[in-house]
Amino acid sequence: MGKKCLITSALLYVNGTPHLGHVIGCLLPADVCARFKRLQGDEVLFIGGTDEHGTASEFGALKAGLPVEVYCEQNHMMHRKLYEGLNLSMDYCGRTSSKQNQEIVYRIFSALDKNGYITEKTIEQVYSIDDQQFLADRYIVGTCPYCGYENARGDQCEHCTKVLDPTELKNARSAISGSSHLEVRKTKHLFLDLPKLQSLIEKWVKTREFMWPDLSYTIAQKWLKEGLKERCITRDLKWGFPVNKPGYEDKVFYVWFDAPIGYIGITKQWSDEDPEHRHWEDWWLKPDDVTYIEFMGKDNVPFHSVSFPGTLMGTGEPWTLVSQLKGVSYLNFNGGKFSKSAGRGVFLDDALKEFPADYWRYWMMANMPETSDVNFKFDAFAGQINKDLNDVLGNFVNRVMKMTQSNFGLVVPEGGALTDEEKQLYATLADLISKYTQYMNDLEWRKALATLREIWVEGNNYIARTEPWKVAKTDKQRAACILRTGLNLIRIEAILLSPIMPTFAKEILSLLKLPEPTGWVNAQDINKEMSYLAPNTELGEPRLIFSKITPEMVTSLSEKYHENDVKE
RNA sequence: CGCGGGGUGGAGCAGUCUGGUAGCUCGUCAGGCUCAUAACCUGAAGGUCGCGAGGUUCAAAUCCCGCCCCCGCAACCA
Repeated sequence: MGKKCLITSALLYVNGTPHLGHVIGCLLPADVCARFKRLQGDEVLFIGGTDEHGTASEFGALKAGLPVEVYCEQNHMMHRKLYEGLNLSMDYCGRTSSKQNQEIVYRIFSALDKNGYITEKTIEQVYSIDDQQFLADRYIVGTCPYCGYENARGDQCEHCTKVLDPTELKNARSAISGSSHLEVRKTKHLFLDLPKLQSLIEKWVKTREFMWPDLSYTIAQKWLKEGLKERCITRDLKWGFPVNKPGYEDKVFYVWFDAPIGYIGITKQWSDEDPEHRHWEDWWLKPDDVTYIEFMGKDNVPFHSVSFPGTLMGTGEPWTLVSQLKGVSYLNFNGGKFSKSAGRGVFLDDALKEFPADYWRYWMMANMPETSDVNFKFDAFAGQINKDLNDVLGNFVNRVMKMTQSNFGLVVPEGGALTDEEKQLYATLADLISKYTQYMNDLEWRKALATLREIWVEGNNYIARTEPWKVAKTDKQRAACILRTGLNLIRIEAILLSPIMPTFAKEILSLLKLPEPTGWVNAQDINKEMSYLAPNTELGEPRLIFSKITPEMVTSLSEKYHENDVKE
């Protein structure tokens, strides 16, 4: 086994179906990275799961008429099923509400408290007498004092986008019961003393300057520059871990505190299932042995680059801190945000019904919002699937297979010596493969996928130059060499493709009667890689593995998902 | 004057840090080929790089200044 590589995908909030935006930002790139690192020979642990505590869950459960534990359990299973559908190779899909996470949260909190990074403050919060609970700002609704919108939320008016204080609302009422029987009460809470940790965090962030993409580093810098503020880590709620400090037994930890710790808690869930062979401490408390890569949307970057590392550093224990932090921008739908309630956008459950998971995986990796927000459109999606996968890659595989079959039968052709044509191809391939590998390592996906496509084009180019369909009529030996070269290139292409489209990669390999890949392609050893398939090796029956998306399908999908509705 | 990101041929992007003939994919047009999913290969047209007849420089998409437009964020909605 190679070096240890810990990979986490941001934990999605458990209520609600994930949409393509959630997938593109964290789940998918984390999976591609995990698959790639495994093929490179690293010992990978890919952790994901659902974030479950907080008012939103309580509220969701109430609406569903279920106890919150049951509601979360059901939704967690729904997430899990969708992740499987998307072919995510998570080593463990856990939950922030697990008892393991509770243990770790207590451990970290106690250490922070002992080290003097926890402070007490009294704050004012709105209490709903009928609901018998404090209300989070966004669960107080009323009339916006600025624009008169009647369903403005306590934190912000969705209509005029003005940021509000809940006490400003007219006709304020509880979003849970609708009761307007509210009052402001004083309540004591615990805060994480981030200002005290600031210099420690700053020093550490500086060490990440060249490891993080610009977007992540700039966002972290921005927060540090503005100066960190103390952050409340407790709430007056029931759904959460009770605070393990005398005087706070009736309060729970705030989601943002226990959510990132969830990565550790979930690793312990994984570890507890096979304690003899799995040791969570090896991943989280031996930082020198582990490279840790995180994936998330840009809104999550401040937590992962500043507050979570600060939390861990404040314990004084040697927790593993993030090495590479990939934050990406958003995927929009017709220029607007995905929104379940507005029925706008493609959600993962529907997406998987419309097309194979690998189509989505390919499109999203090739169009990763790395520099700015990206728009999803069905015609662009179809265009790329048709051109890249069908015409360029699929066609290359098919024409080589068919020509081999008709000229030599279903075996790797024997005979013919390499010419300058092959040597030139090898050199180009070695160059492109090492570029591709580098981009994958650097998490530069758009460039990686563009390079991958160049490799496919190079295959077609080689076939066009060498014209095996002509040569076969006059020089069987030469044709054998060309097609054998083509077949070996198919194998390489399938392996290079496998982190991105595992299912189709497997199918392509099955055409060559090869099993799933177990290792990466070594660009330095291109001669060996290109002669992997020995002459006379049996081949499978040629068949088309990709199919096109017709213009009619595009039209109907566009209508079905309201792609052209006027954006709000 | 809140903060951040973006504005490059019809569309989507790279190039900007480290100034030096503007590059890629799609689309369009022409040609080649006919093994292959009307697929593949080659070539061409098309931009002077948001604006300022602004500054620096022998030279600016790239550095500096001013302005405009789009997107996102503003500490519980990737």
